[in-house]
Amino acid sequence: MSLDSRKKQILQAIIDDYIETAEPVASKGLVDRHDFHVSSATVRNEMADLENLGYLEQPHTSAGRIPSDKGYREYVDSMLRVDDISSKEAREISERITESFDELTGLLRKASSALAEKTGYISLALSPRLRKSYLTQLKMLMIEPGKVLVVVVLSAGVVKDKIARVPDFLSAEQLYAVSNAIESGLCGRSLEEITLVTVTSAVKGANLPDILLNQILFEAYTAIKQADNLELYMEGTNKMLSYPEFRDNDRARTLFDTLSRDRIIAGYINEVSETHNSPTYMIRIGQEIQVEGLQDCSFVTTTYNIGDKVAGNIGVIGPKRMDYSKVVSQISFVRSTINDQIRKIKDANGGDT
Amino acid sequence: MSLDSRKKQILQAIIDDYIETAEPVASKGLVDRHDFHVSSATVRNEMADLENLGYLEQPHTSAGRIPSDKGYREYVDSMLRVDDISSKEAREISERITESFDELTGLLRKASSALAEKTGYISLALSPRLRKSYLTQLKMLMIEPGKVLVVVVLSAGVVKDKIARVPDFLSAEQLYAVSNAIESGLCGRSLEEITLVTVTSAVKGANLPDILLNQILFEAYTAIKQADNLELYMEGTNKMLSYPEFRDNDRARTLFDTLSRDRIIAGYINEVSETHNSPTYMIRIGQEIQVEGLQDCSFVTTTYNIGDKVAGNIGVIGPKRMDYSKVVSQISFVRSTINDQIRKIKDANGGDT
DNA sequence: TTTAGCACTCGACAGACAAGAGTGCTAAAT
DNA sequence: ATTTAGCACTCTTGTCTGTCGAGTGCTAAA
Repeated sequence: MSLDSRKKQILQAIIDDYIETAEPVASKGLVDRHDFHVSSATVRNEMADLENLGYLEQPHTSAGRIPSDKGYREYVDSMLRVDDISSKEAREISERITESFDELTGLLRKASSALAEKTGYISLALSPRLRKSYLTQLKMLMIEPGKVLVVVVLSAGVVKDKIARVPDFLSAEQLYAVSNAIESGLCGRSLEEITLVTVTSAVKGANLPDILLNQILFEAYTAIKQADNLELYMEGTNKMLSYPEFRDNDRARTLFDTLSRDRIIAGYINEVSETHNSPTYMIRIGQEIQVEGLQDCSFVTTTYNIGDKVAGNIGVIGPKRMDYSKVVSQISFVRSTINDQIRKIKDANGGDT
Repeated sequence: MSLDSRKKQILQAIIDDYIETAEPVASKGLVDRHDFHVSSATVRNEMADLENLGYLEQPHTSAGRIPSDKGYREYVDSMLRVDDISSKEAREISERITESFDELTGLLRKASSALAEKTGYISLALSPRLRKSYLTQLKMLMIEPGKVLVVVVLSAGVVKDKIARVPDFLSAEQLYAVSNAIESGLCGRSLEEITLVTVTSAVKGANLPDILLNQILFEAYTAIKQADNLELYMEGTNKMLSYPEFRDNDRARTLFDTLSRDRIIAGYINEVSETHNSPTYMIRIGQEIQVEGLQDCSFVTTTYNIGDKVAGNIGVIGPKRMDYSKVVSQISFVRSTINDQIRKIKDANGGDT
């Protein structure tokens, strides 16, 4: 069932050309540009075969061929040559990313923007999933009567906070007592274990009126829970309008409408990255993408780690004829730069995800 | 120089029609739809006059007329009728916005998204400018050796924080001492007064080695300064593709390219809102907008307050033929909802901007 | 198995033409 | 003096036509 080597070679050449020009590729032009040692007629026969096998499509009878989803799939699976990126580009990317010292959010933002700029496509960065990471600190800081800052520190080295309301008459000492109780009761518990019940049982025996306690507990709980909120950073959408496949207004509209629903995109990436566990990169092409409205696109995604656990994703959305080889090498580089940088942020302070 | 009442009436009718249809308005259709008690020929003469005066333009000889920038300007200045929004819409908007309890960022995000959805155009929300607000608290919380959370609380009720690096051997007690010293030295100073020098002089006499001190001071300084970072929330850009003026790919591209440069947009709004001090709303039309690439658009912006001072802006970008009356009423409502909500967040705890 | 050659298909493009919308102008009516 | 009916003129839009060229598929020869 696998293609013979000449068919492979021709398919590869067609896809290479199509990626570059976005025009249907014709037999004559193909032999002109690449030197197969056969004539255009032979290539034509091969192309007819490739079409019958489902690797190519013909927009209309007398046009050249364009790759089908299956064609691209074959291309990325068995003939993708991934080079290292140039050292100049590597330097530029890593300069941009390492600008952000301490903060994960900033890091992801920078990475996303570097990726968008360097690839020329849409970049994505998804904040880490922290359900498996555990609580290491929980502090509450009285800002003014009735208003406290709840600070949540997780094993992943991530710090989140939230302003919360409490009754005015709660004193700083009372707050301190409760927050210590919660902290010691929950330290070491993973986010997914923590429920309102767990939180409540953590402070058994604190001597505060229940109503007061409940409110604080609830605030602590929401602060902890919101640490796991999925956030999506997206950049470079504007670039898509210059690709011929999205010149057409209707196409562009469905694309942008879909992209504006970022909960859906985030959810999809999340889901895909959980089922598919390749360590390096992952490619989804056209119809393979289970998101209504992205069937003219391809996804390239990869993961980044916190500690030794997979934590979140970065990715690129582009037209199906994106330059896979370039994108894969760039995204791989960004991935490893992010990982390095996260390691630096965490320092050598141990604690895995 | 001012228009006689019939000309005004005609201009208004033309703009109303054009806002609805996006098609050049012809004399015949105009008298059909509105009952002026004159014939189309008379209207034609008036339209010719209006064109000579610069209020209308003609795409080509035998087409109807479309409003010029000057026409729109006249329209919004002297014949805009702003109704209150329906109570149903008011309820929907305020429900969405008041969802976010305590946090300004969330509030602005929600407001922006409600605005985008209800207007059908692009919504903007700009984080508050806090240069005039003063520091009320500065806390440093040791998260782990070498890593502290710097929390900055401003008079405006805004809380910002930042993770900072310090040398590993700094003890919690030392940190506490320094942060107290900085806090008491800077409390009551406005952000614009605070410089690295001010910060340094705030801790004269603390007995810590200089190198150590300098690093902490620098972190405190950057944490304070970044509280004033301008952030722009933008939503609804995808909707623009469905308006006929941006069907054309080139137009759409310049628009999206411009919108992707959000520092520029933010800066412009900021600048305009400082020069122009109307209390309610502000409209900029087409060529009046000093941002390359937005000349096919109009801006409607307004301000929101923290305490009794103007703090930031919200706004809408749409095609020049946007429904000004609807947008103005909606944005005004959002403005007052935001103001109410900010008042609630600040509570009755005094302290002006 | 490859290739040259040729007939055939189809889209892209330009030109011609008709239809329709809208204007500007003029001359008559109010 | 203002309004209006009427008409010629302009310009866009859509349709239809024919031509050109690119590209294929097939056949027959190498």
